[in-house]
Amino acid sequence: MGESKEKIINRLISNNAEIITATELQERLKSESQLTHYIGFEISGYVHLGTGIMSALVMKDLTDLGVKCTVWLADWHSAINNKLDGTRETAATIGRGYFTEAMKASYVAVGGNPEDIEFRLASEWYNKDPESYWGTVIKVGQHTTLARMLRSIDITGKEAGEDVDYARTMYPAMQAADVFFQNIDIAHAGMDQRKIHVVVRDAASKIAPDKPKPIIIHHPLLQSLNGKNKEDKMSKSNPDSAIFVHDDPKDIEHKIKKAFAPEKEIDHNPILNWTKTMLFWNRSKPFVIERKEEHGGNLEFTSYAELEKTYATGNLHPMDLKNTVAHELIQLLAPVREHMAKPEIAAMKADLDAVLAAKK
RNA sequence: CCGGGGAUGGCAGAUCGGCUUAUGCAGCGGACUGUAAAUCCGCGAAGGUAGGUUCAACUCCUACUCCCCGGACCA
Repeated sequence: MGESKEKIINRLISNNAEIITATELQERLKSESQLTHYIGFEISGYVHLGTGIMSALVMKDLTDLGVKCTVWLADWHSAINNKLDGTRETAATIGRGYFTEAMKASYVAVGGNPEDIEFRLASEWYNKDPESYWGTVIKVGQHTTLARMLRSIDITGKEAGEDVDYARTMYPAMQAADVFFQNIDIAHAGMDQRKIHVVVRDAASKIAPDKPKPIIIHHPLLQSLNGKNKEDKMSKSNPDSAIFVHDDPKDIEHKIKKAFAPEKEIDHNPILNWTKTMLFWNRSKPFVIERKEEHGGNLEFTSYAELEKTYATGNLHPMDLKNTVAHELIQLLAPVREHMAKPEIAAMKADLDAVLAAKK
């Protein structure tokens, strides 16, 4: 790897939606001891690009900076939010199975070595020291107001209009406690987890006053392929809004073809948004648009800004961009498809297929 | 536990003892765009469960299940 640490740090700062705070990250990376990272996931279904690729891009960069990265399989949380069949056992099984394999393969897709990532099952960790964990949950609760917790719930799985059972109100305190319990230096998630992570920062001075506050990294969320608003994000529950890491080439082509992509529009344009967020994350080779002579011939871009500018003028047609993006994604995800094709891995996905089918 | 209300397509939401169970959104197909969206045309799709009344029940009655609202009990 020829990249300098400085270059990687700068990339993390500019590509992520936010880092709280970038200065703290820079400073603490200079320390002797290895920093610990974690990103937590509910086990709720197939892994899409936002989960698989976006978090892998961040983890790859952090790993290259010497950070120890961990993926937290939040089985308790999944059960609280009634994901899959609503049981912790199923969340644990799928988490250890399909989900872990899909995440490892995604990490390979972005050029990483999956051996570098540790996968932890939440319930197993709690059982190592229940007294400490559940005590921390209560402690977080004591240092945060109810209103604050309630505000962070609607971003942890509650859908509009859905009834909220009481257990859900415990979710944010658990999520915050996860950070302290594992002694995490860098808590990472998508931008949708912002509210709870700010609670973590605020509670930190009370829970662990002698330690520096956890650093927060939020990667950008990918726009939904068919969303009516630019704020609509890729979602598992709307398969046409998302591409799953294991999708085969024809699924990818189909979904990209159906995607919303107005000409010259750069603001609400998922295809452009994905290009910027994923395909240009750490791009070293030029982005080549192949098109027929009648449409102007091939185009080459070495920066996203350049591509965006051309698109805005109308000199890059959505269809040509779509073709290229589909092609790039198919290539990017090749390692995932390859991994998922192994019989034992395919069987894990079949387990998840069955759980999801039973839910309908 | 008591009282009240409710259960209709994927979702929302009307109507009616027999006649196509509307309508909106979503979905699907087509037209139009060098993509998609928008627009237009077309299509598929429903009555919690078990009984009963009736020539006929989604519609009336009973029970059950589940949900919502209020109250009680407890503290």
